[in-house]
Amino acid sequence: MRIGELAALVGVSTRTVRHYHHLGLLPEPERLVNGYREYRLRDAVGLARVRRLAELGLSLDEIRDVLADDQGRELREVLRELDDDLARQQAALAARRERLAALLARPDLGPDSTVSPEMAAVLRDLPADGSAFGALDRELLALIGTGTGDSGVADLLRPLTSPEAQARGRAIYARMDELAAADPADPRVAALAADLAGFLPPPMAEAMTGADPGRWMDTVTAEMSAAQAEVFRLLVDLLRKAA
Amino acid sequence: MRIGELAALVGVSTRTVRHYHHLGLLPEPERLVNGYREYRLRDAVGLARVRRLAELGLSLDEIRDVLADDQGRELREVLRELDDDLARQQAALAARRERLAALLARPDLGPDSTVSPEMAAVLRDLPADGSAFGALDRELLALIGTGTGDSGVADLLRPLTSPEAQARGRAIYARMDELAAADPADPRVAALAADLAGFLPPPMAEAMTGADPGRWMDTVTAEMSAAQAEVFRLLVDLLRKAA
DNA sequence: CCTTGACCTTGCCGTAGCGTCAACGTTTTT
DNA sequence: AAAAACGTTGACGCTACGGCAAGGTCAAGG
Repeated sequence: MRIGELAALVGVSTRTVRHYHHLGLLPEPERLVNGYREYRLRDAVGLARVRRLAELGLSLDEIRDVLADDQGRELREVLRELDDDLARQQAALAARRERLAALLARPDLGPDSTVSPEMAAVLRDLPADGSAFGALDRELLALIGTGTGDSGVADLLRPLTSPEAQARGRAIYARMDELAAADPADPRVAALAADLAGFLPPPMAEAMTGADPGRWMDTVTAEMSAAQAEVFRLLVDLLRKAA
Repeated sequence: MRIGELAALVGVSTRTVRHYHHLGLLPEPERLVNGYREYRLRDAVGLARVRRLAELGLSLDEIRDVLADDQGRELREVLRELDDDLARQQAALAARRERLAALLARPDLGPDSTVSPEMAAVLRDLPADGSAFGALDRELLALIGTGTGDSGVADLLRPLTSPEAQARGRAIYARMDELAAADPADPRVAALAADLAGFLPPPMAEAMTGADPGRWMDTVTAEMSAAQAEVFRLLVDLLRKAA
């Protein structure tokens, strides 16, 4: 047999056969005078063996090991490991399909769909209409959520979704917007920081003072005006003193 | 933010961030005077978005398309296709695990385990003990099986697993072995061919004469002695005339 | 002042399992 | 005799990055 016949017999491509030679899965047969490989039946048997194992999902490296081992001990081990691996893959697949189904079940599939459904529900009830600062805040919260797994952050935010809290929040966003072009020394800055400190739910205050302070503050305040950033700094000071 | 902070914030490697830049999934931010990339919050949001989609299982190319599309229509399509794909993968995984379980359930896990359980059961009941020709025959049958899906071949062979057929088969193998060093013109050759023609189940005879004649005959007889090959040639002639 | 260490930059190789040329020689068919 | 269909080796391409090389930049410490 020449390589094409062998390949057709077992149902693979000639490239595959040569690949297996290259990896040492199949011994190189004799060559004819013209350099062609000349296969015997045992090569076909060997090739079919390799294919069986490959179709079970063993990697070609594993197959080489198994064939070298030459008797069933190692094969049994490898197959069991493989089965474990497949079980893990099944679980992962199922989880992914669940998340997908949750996504597809939602009528809104905009860019915001990139946060979890739970987070999206909470964000929807935050008052962000028309406020530049509100938009920034939402970005920020969504971001923190994706970094930490969402549900923790969503829990922190839920108290802010009540109608009364929404009204107060709207007012605070408006006052933040007013400070966009203000001086950091403006008296409204300190006033707003104080009101904000009274408005935030205690668990949220803890979260803000709990984490390492400097790093995220800098990142966040870099997006705001000087006065708005000052509000944040004062706010954290206040919360820290209260604790 | 510099690239390390961004990466840590979203939970990926800096290499990943640069990779996304390279693929156009994430816009390149401004550079500082020293050439460092300087990220803003929106970059983190964008990166988190990409990660969400990637973790759902979209390829990076698909993610780029979805982001370019910029509103949910395409996303919904893509997600549905993805779900179909995942469903197929689940089915494939389940099938593989089934085959694996069948393999692991067998106490014998030698090289022969590379044929299907059905085929193995039939082969086990073929009389191959000690006969060189019997060994060749088994190789051959197993090989044909893997090429065609096993069950068809197994059905053809099943009539040969009865105790009486086993006895007759053993005798035929023995006579084949005797011909290993004989002359192709030996009178035992024609006699064996005739007996063999009477022994084979009709469906099997059909299968042997049905397929294209020249190719597999050459391959097979190349493994035998001249006299044994002659038996095969005569056998096929007889079967063809009988049909 | 110099070093050390932690960052950053670009660029290229490696991964698994082949598919797909390329560039060329051989065999078989028309 | 030409064309089609084989064979040979060699090399690049695909995914989604990891890892390394060979440097530039920056803050802190001896």
